[in-house]
Amino acid sequence: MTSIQEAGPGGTPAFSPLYQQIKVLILQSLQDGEWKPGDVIPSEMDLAARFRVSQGTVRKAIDELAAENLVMRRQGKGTFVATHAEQQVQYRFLRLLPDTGDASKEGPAQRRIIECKRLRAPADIARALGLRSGDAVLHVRRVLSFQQVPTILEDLWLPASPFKGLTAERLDSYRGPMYALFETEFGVRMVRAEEKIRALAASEPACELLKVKAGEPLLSVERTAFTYNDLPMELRRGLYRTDTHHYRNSLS
Amino acid sequence: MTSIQEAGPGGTPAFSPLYQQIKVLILQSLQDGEWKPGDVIPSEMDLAARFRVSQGTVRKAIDELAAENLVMRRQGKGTFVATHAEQQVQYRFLRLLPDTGDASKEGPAQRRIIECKRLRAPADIARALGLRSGDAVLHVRRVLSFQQVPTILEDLWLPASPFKGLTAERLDSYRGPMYALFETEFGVRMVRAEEKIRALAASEPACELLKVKAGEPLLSVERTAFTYNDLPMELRRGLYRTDTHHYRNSLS
DNA sequence: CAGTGGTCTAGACCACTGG
DNA sequence: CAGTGGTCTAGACCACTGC
Repeated sequence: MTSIQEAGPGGTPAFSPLYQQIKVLILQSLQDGEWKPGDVIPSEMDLAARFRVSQGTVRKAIDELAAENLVMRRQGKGTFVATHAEQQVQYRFLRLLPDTGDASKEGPAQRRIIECKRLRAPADIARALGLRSGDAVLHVRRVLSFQQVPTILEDLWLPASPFKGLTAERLDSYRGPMYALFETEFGVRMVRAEEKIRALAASEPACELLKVKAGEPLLSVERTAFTYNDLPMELRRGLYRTDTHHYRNSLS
Repeated sequence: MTSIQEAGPGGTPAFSPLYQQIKVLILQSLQDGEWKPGDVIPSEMDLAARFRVSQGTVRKAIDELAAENLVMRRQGKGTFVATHAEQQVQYRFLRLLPDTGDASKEGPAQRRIIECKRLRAPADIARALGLRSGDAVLHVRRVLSFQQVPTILEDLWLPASPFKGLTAERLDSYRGPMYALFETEFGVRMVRAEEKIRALAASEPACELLKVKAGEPLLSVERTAFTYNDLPMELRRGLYRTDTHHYRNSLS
C-alpha cells in the first residue's frame, strides 16, 4: 500500500510514515469509544486486513500505543485498552510512597470527601482547563489517609459538562480509583498528566484537615490531567505530608 | 541463527530473545568503553555481520537502547553513544524549571563550589552507594544560582576510587554539566537516576547559603544516580527553593 | 553519489493462553 | 488445538546526511 499524504500548510510534503497514520486511526477508534477501557481490541491480523496494511505495520503502531500506556499487550490473549481500574496498582498517577518502600504493606488509602459542588471557574482554573473564566466547573475536595493518618489533601476541578451528575455520594460509594469511576460513569479516560511540585508552608484549611501545625512544610503537587488529544480534563492541587512518605521519580 | 540459551538456576530454560542477547552484547561494549560518549557506534549492517544476525534484530536491540537514552539515533548519520555534554539541555537530570516555563530566557546557572573533600562514608551514604561504612568517599557541596539568586544547594557523595583526582579547582574550571566532566575525566557515565522528594523546613547551612529564613519550606531532592548495570555511583542531596521555580514531572 | 537509519512487506516459526 | 502476540529473517525501497 502506498501511504496517503496530505499537503502541509506551507506546501511542505508533511511526510508521516504509514504506521503513524495507522496509529492515528486506532487512536480515533479509542477516542470514539469503539473499544472501551478493559476491552480487547481486534487482533493484529484483523487490523491489518481492516486497514489494508501488513501485520508488521499494525504491530509498530500498537507498539507505540503500548509505550504510551494507552493499550496493554498480553501474549496469547490479545491487546487491551488500558484502564485505571486494575488492581495491580491502586493509583497509577500517584507517586507518593511510604518511606518503608512497601506500599502493599500499608494497605489501601482511606478516602473522605469533604465537598463536591458546582461553581463558576476562576480565571486560573479556567485557563488550566481550556475553558472561559466563569464557565461551570465541579470542585471536589477530599482527604486521603494511610493507616488512619491523614496524608493528602486534594482539591480538584473538572469541567462541568462531561461530568454532569457527579455527586459526593457517587464518589463516596465507588470502590476504586477516581479515574476508574470517570472511565465507567462518564467515558472520560485520563491518559497523561503533568505535575508541578513545590514546597510550601501549611495554612488553613490544610492544618485542620491534615492535622499539622501552621507553617509545617508540605509538598504542593499541581496536576493537569489530559484525555486523548492532549485535552485537559482535570486540574488537581494536592498537599502531601512527607514526614512518613516521599514522592518518587525516575530519571533517564 | 538459533538463539543461544543458558540453563536457568532451577532447570528453567530461561528464554531470552536473540535481540535481548544482542542488546546485552552492545551494552557490554558500551560499558567496556569500546565506544565512548559522543562516538558513533558501528552501523546496523556492521553489527549484524559482527553478531551474525539480521539487521532487523540489531535494530530492535538498538531501539531499546535508544528508548533508555543510552544511545541516540540520527538518520543519515548513525547511532551515537549518549552523553551529558550536549548543549541542547544543560542538565539532563535536573527537573527544576522557572515558573515562566522558559528556561532558555533565564540563561545558564551560576555555580559555586563550597567544598570538595575526601572522608570516610557514614553508614547511610555507604549503603546508598553500595560501599562499606567507613570506605573513602568524596563529598562536594555547591550552590547553583539563577539570575544571581541562589536557588539550589547540593551535597553530593561519590565513591573515592573511580573519582581519584577530583578537586574543587577541577570542578570550578570545567565548563558544562558535572556529569559531562565525570564522563570525560573519569570514564563514569550516569545512565539513570532515582529521586525521593520531600518538603522540609530550612535550617543551617541552607539558610545562609540559599539566603532564606529558618523554617522556610524547601524541596528536598535525594538522588541516587547509576552507571551501567544499575551500579550506584552518586548520592546527591539537593535543597531547592521553589518560590520562583518548580519541579516538573510528566506522568503516563 | 554512497552510506546511514527508517519504513514496509511477506513468510516462517516460537511462546503463551484458553477451550 | 487454534488463536494471540513475539521473534527472526531477507529484501526492497524511502529519507536524510555529507562528500
